[in-house]
Amino acid sequence: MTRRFLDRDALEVAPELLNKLLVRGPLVGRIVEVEAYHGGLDPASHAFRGPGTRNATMFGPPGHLYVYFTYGMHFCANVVCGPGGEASAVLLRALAPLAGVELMRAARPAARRDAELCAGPARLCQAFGIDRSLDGADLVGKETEIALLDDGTPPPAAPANGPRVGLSSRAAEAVYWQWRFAVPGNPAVSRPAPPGWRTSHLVV
DNA sequence: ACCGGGATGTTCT
DNA sequence: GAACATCCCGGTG
Repeated sequence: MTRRFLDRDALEVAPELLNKLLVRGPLVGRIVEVEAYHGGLDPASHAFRGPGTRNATMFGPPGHLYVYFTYGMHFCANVVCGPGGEASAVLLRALAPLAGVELMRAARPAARRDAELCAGPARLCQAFGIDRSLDGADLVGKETEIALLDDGTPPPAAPANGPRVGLSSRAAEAVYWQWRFAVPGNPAVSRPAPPGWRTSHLVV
């Protein structure tokens, strides 16, 4: 996975990140659900009100991991996209576990099925041990602690898409922007399709 | 199955 | 003080 691939607006990158791999040591997951967050024009984005201490990574170069802490106990992870300085990013919402499943089970005893191990933005961080210390980590360099890889599996030709999850009314109309993308029918997607969720019958 | 509440700390108003 | 890109558990049907 190259920095150039990520150096585009998150809305463009997001559906193409589907079916790519997140790798950390023995842990491997296939990305099956993401959300795009714009830099300046998206009231739901952490970048909307400009750079600060929490979101500094978003304003850095593309290809790094933006990790934030929320609800007093959870971490969520984003892939910083481009163009550089605009602070767009893609939230990783769900992965299908591919390797290191035993370790993930140990990290997430609450998961009842393997498909639940990484089915949610905070759950996948638990499974992969992602915390504040990985904020800013390079995903595309050599010998990185955590990496984004392409195993040749193409993204779905017709990704499912619908509104983003968990946005308050403060985000107003952004609540309705259809910026969540998923691999259609994958059991590891974080939640069932809400009304307004579009799934093409042209499933790959 | 679906729903409601509590946990818990950082950031912003 | 309130909000928060969430999750888990225990209630009820």
